[in-house]
Formats: sequence, C-alpha cells, structure tokens
Amino acid sequence: MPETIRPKSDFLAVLAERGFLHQCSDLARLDAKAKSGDLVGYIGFDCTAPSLHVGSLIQIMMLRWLQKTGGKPVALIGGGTTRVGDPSGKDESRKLLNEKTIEANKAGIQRTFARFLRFGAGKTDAIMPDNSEWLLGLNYIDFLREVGRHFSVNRMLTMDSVKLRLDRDQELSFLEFNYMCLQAYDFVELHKRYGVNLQMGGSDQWGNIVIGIDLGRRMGTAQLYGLTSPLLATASGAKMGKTAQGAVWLDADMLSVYDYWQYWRNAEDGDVGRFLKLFTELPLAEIARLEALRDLEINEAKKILATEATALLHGRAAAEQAAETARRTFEEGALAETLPSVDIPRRDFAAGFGVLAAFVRAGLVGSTGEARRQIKGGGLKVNDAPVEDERATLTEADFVNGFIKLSLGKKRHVLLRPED
RNA sequence: GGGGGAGUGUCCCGAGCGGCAAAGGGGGCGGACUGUAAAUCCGCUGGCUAUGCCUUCGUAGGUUCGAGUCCUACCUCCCCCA
Repeated sequence: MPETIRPKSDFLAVLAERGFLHQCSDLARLDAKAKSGDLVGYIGFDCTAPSLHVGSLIQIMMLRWLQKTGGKPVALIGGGTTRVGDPSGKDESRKLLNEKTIEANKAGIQRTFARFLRFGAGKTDAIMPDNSEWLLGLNYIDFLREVGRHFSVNRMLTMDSVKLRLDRDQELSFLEFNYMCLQAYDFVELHKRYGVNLQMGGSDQWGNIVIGIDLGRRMGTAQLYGLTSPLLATASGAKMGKTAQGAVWLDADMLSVYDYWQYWRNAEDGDVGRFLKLFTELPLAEIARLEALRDLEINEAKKILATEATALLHGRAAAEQAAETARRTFEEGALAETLPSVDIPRRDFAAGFGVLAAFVRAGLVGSTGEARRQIKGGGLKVNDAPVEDERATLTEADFVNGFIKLSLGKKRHVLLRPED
C-alpha cells in the first residue's frame, strides 16, 4: 500500500523508501500534515529495563527521521504503565518495580535517546514526557465517566489482539483489556499537552493506536494519525535483538561497543540491504550498490553496516575503533588490546587461576559445568590455543603483552587484565 | 454448584508400567564446512570443592527401601452440565 501513493512530504517519503511503513491510518492527509510542518509524533517506550535493546531501534529511527524532516519527536516513557506491570508476561509473577528502579531505568533510556534525538525547548526539539504524570493521579470513577464512556467494547472485541485470545480460549485479564484504554488515553493526553497528532509503533501496536485515534475523535480533539512499522525478523525468521548472550542492549554499560558492532557484522546476507536502509543513514544509491554485492564481497557491506549503525549509537570514533579491533582480531589474528576486558586482581594468578573459573569470570560461560562441556567440544581457547585440560591454571606466565585472551568459539573474545 | 481433564528439565513445546538427572522436538551454544553469512552434518544443552554430593516434574503432606509416576488436601487453568 505504501507503493501506491508517492508521498510528497520528506518524512513519509523517507519512511516509505527505507522500509519503515507498514500501515497508516490516512496516508494522504498525514502526508499533507507532514508537509505543512506541524507534525508532532510520539512512540511509547517501557522502562522495565535499564536500557532499550535493538528491538526498539526501528522506532527510535522513526523518531529521528521525524526530527530530521522537520517534525517534533516525542518519546513517551511508560512510567505509569510500568508501575502496573505488563500483564502479557503470562503467569510470570510480574515483579512490581519500585519507583527508584523506574527512575534509574528512565535515566538510562534517556541517555540512549540523547544519542539519536536533539532535546530542548525549540519547535522541533524532542521531549520525553512520562505517562505517570497523568496516569497516577487518575480517579477511577472520573476516568470511567469522562473517558471510559467513549470506548466501544464491541469495537475492542474485534481487535486482533483481543480476538486472538478469545478464539484460542486464552485468558484475557481485565487489566490487559484496559491496557489499550490507557494507551489510547495517553494519545489524547499527549495531544492536549504537547499537540501530539501522530502515534507510531510496531505493527503489533496497530489496534491500540487506532483506538487512540477513535478516542480522540470522540473526545473532540483535532484529527489524530497512526502509523506502524513492520515487525522485524531476520531473513531466516528469527526475532531480532536476541542473541546467545541475551538482548542486544543499546547502552554501552550493558553491551560493549565492540559486541554491538559484532551484532551487525554477523547479519545474514539477506538482511544487509534492509538493515542498511533502516539502521543507517547512508544514501539509498549507496545502499543499492552495497546490497548488490555477492558472496565474499558482501562482507564489505556488512562491515559498513556495522560501523554506520554503531556510529549512530556510540559515535563515529568508537565505531571505527570497534571496526579496527575486529580487523586486528579476525583478519590479522593479532591480539587487539581494545577487545572487551575483565579486570582480575593480580594476586589471583599467584597460585594459579583455574581455567574453568576464569571463563566463568569472563562471562563467556555461565557455569563451570558449561565450561567443562565447551572444553570437551573444543570451544574454549586461551591465547588462541585450545584448552585441553580442564584443571589447567593460568599464571603470570600466560600473560601476552599484559593480557590473557580467552575465547569462546571463533567469535567471542575477552581479555583478562591484571589489576593491582 | 455437579462431572471430566491438565500443570514435567525456570527459553518453549512435549513423552514418561514405582528405580529418573527424566524420551523426543524447537530454540540456543560449540565443532566440521565456509565468508565472522545461510544451508548441511556432528556434539552439547541442571549445579558443585565431582568416580561422589546437592537441587529439579504446580504447592504441602502421606504410603514405600525407593515417587514425576500411588494416596490426601490445596492452588491455577481448560472442557461439559446447571
């Protein structure tokens, strides 16, 4: 459907040609709105973790493009909804996060946004409100009378997210059912407070967004718009953002710049073009050239993807350093002292540091048992030599240029750094 | 309210005559092959101070030399009837 209309606004043109568009509530009028330059778009983010991960990157990029094409981006933090706890996590005893944790998480997430968006008080400067500002003070009866009467249960029952659960006889709690109401209310409230007129999100948010638009109409706001991005999966169908080591975090404290670079470097061939369009700002002509590369040559495109995507998040210098670290490690087989490292007190090596414990400490394996198994399978190396004996120990004699290099498989490396 | 069924390795799905660290998948990790890719093949996929010890099958008790397996109560979910 995006192909049928040629957007006239820069914003929608960019989204369409770079592959961000999935659904849109009223493409033509939204296009006109964007062209007139008073588009204020928001996307909601949870703050259940101290950092966002790659799964949110596509949304962040949409906000970034919005700002770059003359709109105002609003990154809504779900401080209020986080306090309730996302009920979709099955029977997983939803841990209620305390206020302090939520505040800390917010701070972490804000750091990431500051990389992609320009915050401030100007017309197109980004803002980051928190829905706890209006949700926590809600009075149930008042809410029902003023807002609740505008929700049509008939309509809500036809929403995919609801229908799916009902059809499969899966429980849908009242709390969950209300989740979309709160989100719809957020939209209207953001419109009143900040003039927000567009909500964006992943395709799974479509229903919630539409309900918000409806609510706005019934409550007499100006016309609101909705737009979703496609659900991202890798070419072989896996969900994005999860790797062996867990989520691909955007905060450098939770995932090193080097590992972030590696994540993109290891993209599948079939994903390179799409990822370049979504997660870098290279011109489309350049991307077309890169994605046409085949076989060995596509590795060059992957390196560019990794460096460009990393540069957006961590800065050009850090990205180039990660690229250089990878080059030394993989292409020269040399020891790059810029690999991720772990500090170990020097005295631990005096009596010999057990290899099993060393790999656990480096975070490459989760337990000594796993280390043992990996040794059996030939997966662990110390200074590039396979570990044969699980009882081996590391001593001062093993230091090469001041480090001991531990490897899991061919790709994951960590340096042990003695600490006095 | 009555009747019937189900909850299994804390990633998921799922088998399990009283001897079980528990079949089989998926996913993940490692190895081989490659290009730090995909596909394919092989191995691994509770913890530890490790020829042994500890902890796991919804929860709590009980029977037994021994319980995921039998009994009792409870919790949660599903189906049928009212």
